[in-house]
Amino acid sequence: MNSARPKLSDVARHAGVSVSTVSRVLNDRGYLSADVRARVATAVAELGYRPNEVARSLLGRGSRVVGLIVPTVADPFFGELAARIEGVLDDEGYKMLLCDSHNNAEREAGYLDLLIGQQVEGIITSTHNEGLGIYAQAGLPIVALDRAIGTDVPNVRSDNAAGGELATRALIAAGYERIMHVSSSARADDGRHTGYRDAIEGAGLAPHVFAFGFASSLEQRRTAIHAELDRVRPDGVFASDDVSALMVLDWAHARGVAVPDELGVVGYDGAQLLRYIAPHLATVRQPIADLAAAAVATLRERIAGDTTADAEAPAREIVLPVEFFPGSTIRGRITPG
Amino acid sequence: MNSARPKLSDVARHAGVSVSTVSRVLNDRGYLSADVRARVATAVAELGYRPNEVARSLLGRGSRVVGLIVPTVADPFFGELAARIEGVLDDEGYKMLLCDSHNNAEREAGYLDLLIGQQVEGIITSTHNEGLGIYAQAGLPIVALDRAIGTDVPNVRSDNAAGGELATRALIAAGYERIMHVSSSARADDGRHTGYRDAIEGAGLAPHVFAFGFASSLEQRRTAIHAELDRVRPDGVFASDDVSALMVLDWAHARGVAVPDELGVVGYDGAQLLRYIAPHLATVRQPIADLAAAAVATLRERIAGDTTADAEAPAREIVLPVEFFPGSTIRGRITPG
DNA sequence: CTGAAAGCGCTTACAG
DNA sequence: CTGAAAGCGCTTACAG
Repeated sequence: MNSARPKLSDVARHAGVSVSTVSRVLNDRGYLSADVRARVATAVAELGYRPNEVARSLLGRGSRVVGLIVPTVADPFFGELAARIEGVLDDEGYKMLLCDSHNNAEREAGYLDLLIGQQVEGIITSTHNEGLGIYAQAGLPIVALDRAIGTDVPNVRSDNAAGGELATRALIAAGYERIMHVSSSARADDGRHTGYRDAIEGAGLAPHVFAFGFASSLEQRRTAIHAELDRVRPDGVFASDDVSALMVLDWAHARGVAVPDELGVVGYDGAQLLRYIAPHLATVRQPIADLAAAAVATLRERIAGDTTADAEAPAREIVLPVEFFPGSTIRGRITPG
Repeated sequence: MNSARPKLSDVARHAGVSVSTVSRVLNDRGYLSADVRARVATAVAELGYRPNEVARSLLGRGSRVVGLIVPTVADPFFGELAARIEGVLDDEGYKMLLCDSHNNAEREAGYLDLLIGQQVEGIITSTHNEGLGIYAQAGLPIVALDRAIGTDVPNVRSDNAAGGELATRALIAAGYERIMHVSSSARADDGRHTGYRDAIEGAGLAPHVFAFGFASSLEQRRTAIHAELDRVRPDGVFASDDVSALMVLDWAHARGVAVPDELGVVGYDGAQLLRYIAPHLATVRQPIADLAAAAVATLRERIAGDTTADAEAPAREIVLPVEFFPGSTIRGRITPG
């Protein structure tokens, strides 16, 4: 029940040495007599002393904190991504400040400010609010994850174009013909979108893209998707994420549309959790662990390179391969490729 | 491309005033001439200055950071919980340092150390590693979430006992008789467990609890649950979380067991995401937003009370009511209660 | 209304 | 091998 947390000077007094000596013992710097080492160790233990990392980081050793901005952690993909990134960072002695932007550009800008104020050493952002030039002026190592946010920011993502094509081709090969793309992104240059379009047009079919928009709540999203399905009545759907794909399945169930006979569905993401919760869903699996590792590695490069001229190097793009998982929401035994 | 981040003294020089004055302008303290105010504002803008919050917090104003420890953020319940807590904290001007213990006691102890070193003002922990006396000695405001971790730590949770009873009673009322409880917790005093047992014994049925253990991976968990189901062949299952409940449904599907005719299944948690992803699942819904709000409110009380004698007050327990959602994984149209 | 000085908890040369 | 002093970026009394 010691009211105030003990500080370095308390330990010094307790051990009968100077603060410099305690600091040196704690950091194992220079030559220390075994006696002093022991006395300090005892004092630290008796007082329950823990160094103030905040004060330490003021001395220029770096805060060892990294910020992560995601659109929402309560999504299987981003949840797993956040967990993985946190794991990799922890292995390397970094902490992670998690920011959930709720897909709100204003919140996101606020978080950026906050992270800078907190002296994070770098930021990994997986936001989808486009055109956030704010990142460019942050003067901080940044890595974009999942989607590109600008030409001067290194980008780590899965091969969205290949994934979109893989998913759409699988639907085509299974004989579906009125294949719709349900997407969170309205951008025509979105990789999953272009992959879909290429495959559809390559097969001489007519593309139909429905973008529900990122900012919507789950409820709004379901309502929008169901309404569009009622209107369009496709026989195949490629959704840009698994949650949306499952909403499509829910629609089919509610309308009595048989899956996969009357409707084929393919999602995207392939988070671990869904493999257990919805093992039947055909999907394009992103290599989430690899994405996390690559994002952290890229960020650390940037952090290390910050002092060198290399910081001006052109933004890198790291594109990781995806894998198609057939599931049972499309007909037949498709081996794409 | 200014290499170093500008500091207070840079702003002062640029504006032609002292650092004290800049600080006063930034914090809006004392009387400032309009002229000085303007000059400082200009300098701040031109230099792109952002205060170093870390240095600020060294001055005893509090770090305004709170730590959250969860067993895994890649679970719908904890993901949503983390997102909600982050939202509430953000509204109150707090940041959140997220720690994913991966259900590992060692990692958890490491995180506790880390959070203390980072000068967090308090910790919300939703870990399930029992007997972590380490929290008692942290000398920091702590709030336990979801499950109790000790008598001297305030605890916020849903009414697990009532929830367990509600779920089990619903299964009994629907006519199931060999009802098993699948649980992550091996503790006999676990609320969901006791609720189950009370209901089962009240109906003159035989209880059977299968605890798969918290630390297991999703894969191990599914394997364990499936094996136990193969062995026991129950006609009803109350699972202590929705993910496990969905694994039970997956087993039924794989074995050709008809749900809800031959097997009734009820889960627990009721995260938003699952309402959309698995809308058919009968479950006990926790008030996740309320849990988050209560946890933050309790923590803030503790933080505020730290300077008063009130810090010694007995640990509070806040138990929030749950709600049964019937779904279609149990027979009939049950209205429990 | 504004500035000089001390100090937050620590580390790092620099002397001894 | 150990200690005294300066300093990290900021704020806060205290003078003027």
